[in-house]
Amino acid sequence: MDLPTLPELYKNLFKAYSPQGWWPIQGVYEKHNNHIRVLTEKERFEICLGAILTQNTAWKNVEKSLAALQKHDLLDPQKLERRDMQKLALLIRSSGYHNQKAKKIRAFLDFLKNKKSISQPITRENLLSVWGIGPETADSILLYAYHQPVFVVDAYTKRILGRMGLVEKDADYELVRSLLESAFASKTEQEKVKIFNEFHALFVEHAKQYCRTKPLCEQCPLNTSCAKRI
DNA sequence: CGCCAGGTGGGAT
DNA sequence: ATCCCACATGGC
Repeated sequence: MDLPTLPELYKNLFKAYSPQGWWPIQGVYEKHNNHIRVLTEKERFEICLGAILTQNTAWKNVEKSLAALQKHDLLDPQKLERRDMQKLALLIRSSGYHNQKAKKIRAFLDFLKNKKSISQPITRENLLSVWGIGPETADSILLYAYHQPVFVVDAYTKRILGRMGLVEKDADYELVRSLLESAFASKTEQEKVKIFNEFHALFVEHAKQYCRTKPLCEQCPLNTSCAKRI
């Protein structure tokens, strides 16, 4: 059993699964002249909301909430701001933790408004200062909405790398992130954005198909390069 | 039915 | 620093 390097793992996953094309909102990541197009403000905002709503929640449930917000023409910070928290919570009910998440969205709206008035750029640091936005949500927003080269580490990433034997099972977020980012340090910023986007999506797909809570190691495409530390 | 889902903040130790 | 828990709906 030989453990792969992270670029090799990326290649192996890429071969095992077809390109995923995230963020999973219709049309966002379709190619334009072989590179991703600039997103509209509305698309960016929708991705930010999705990043908050999907915290510890299946994406399927988030889609319903986003559809409800779209239907009420609320995929816009100024319009959403005028809803009180109770009404907002009701609209996003399907995402679970809806009262908490309504509060988080409210905090994010305050952040956007405040940022505009002092025209601060979006950085990891100032995102992390928002109540309800932790490392994964911040990095999802930076990578998927703002195309900044940060790796989004999630429970699946840690599960897969932990089981394979590439990191300790209880490795913390920042360690795993720096490991993954260092592995592609020689790439250009734009290449990193593409790789980090796709790699994260492949981790999710692999975790759903084989590296589940109860893993299906027998049929797993990475079977021969895994320590199987379940 | 039970388990799990692309986490985070708060409080106790 | 590090554990433990509340937060909640929907799909399988």
